[in-house]
Amino acid sequence: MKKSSKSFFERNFWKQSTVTVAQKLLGTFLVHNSSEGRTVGRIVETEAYLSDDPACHAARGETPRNRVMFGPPGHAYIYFIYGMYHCFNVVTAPLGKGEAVLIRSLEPVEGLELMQKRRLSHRQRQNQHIPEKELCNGPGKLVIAMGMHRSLNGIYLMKGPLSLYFSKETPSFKIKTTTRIGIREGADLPLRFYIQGNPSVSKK
DNA sequence: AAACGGATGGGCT
DNA sequence: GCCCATCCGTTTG
Repeated sequence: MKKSSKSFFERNFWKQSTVTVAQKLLGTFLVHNSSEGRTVGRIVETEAYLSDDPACHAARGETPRNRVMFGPPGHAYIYFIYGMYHCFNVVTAPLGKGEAVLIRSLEPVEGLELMQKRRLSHRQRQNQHIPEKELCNGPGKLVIAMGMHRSLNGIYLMKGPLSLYFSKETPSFKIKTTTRIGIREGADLPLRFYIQGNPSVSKK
């Protein structure tokens, strides 16, 4: 049996606080290799969900749905919302705490035609063109464009079909901080982060 | 340009 | 039965 060891970087990245991870995920690349093809997006907008935060799914304890939030960090938490969409999160906290980072938008990098095809097939008017900056500028949209589905819930994101790739260079962008979008409770907390000036961000 | 409401179904009290 | 970490087409000013 082969010994699997995580890199120094990998081991330490996931030890950081959820807010720090939410900020440091900005600029990293999300890659999905599916049977349809390969799509790549650069993360440009995130939100942190904390264990003592009323908006967090894990705030009221473990249930079948939020189970993977209580597992080890670096895994995918994908859940079904509004009867039609899914949201993709990265589990962050140390084992048992129940925290995650919602990925809210990506800048399309590779496989734009496939993204276009997938997005259009989920719409009524299909003979239109979706502008590049609107392909992945929302949590539901990016899940469709990247071809993710619930079967990826719980997978580890550092190897396998859905993976994160960190840039070696120090980021040159500015991070903007705001309140989170689409929630009722905890609406005043400054836990949304995005790359300032990036056209793929969902909302200013 | 902004505001509004319908679609649509699982999760939880 | 109500709530939702959304999106889109339509209506309104």
